[in-house]
Amino acid sequence: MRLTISTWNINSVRLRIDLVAKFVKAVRPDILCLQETKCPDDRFPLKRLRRLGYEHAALNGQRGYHGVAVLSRLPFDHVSIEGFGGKSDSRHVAVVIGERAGMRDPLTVHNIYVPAGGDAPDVNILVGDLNVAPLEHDVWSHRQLIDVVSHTPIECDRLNAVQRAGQWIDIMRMLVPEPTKLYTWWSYRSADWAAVNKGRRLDHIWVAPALGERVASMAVSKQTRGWPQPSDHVPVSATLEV
DNA sequence: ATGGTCGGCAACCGA
Repeated sequence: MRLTISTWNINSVRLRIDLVAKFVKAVRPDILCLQETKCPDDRFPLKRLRRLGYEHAALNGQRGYHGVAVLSRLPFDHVSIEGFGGKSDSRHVAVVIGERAGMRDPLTVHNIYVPAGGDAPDVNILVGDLNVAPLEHDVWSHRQLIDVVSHTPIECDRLNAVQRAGQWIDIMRMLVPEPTKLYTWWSYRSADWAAVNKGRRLDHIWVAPALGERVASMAVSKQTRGWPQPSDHVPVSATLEV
């Protein structure tokens, strides 16, 4: 079974629902993980997503800020939500795709918006906007961003430590190793973002060790940054043989 | 060295 998972910090799902539609028609992910939906659950555009083929939704939204959602063509066995740092911010939602979807082995997908403070056992995939670009070539200038939040040594060291502790495989860097530059975010404050290309790799897809050899492909949908009224983040997608 | 731009929601906060 081929499974495509996409992650995208959409920066308001209601404002950019047409861009979501355009993206899913092109990439056709089975599972779409969104961050910064900025949308209470009772106002989430579920009908539109259902028409696009996503009948299943796991929402953790709030008014005004943050918010994550998993949209899926496949049913969930289980949905869970964790809080981080003792706050009620909507920054995490996890789903299990298993028996009900006809999966041989259940797959847990964690959709996260912020650094995860630690690793959790029995998880398979971790995706989302972690807001850290941990490697030298995850930013346009390692030297100029060394004091800028998202690329400071303490952030990079700790994110790399979480990755090592959980033996997570960073599939973007598995398939596109350093020193190739790899970005998923370009600031709104740069007028000519493509030409200037001062990007950062803030969005990630990590898989558990056993899934490393199941990864068939990975893609960064950079073109969405050039669409009208874009998110400042672009989608990252991975296809797994599960 | 500094300011530059967004979105939500109604004066700034968060990014």
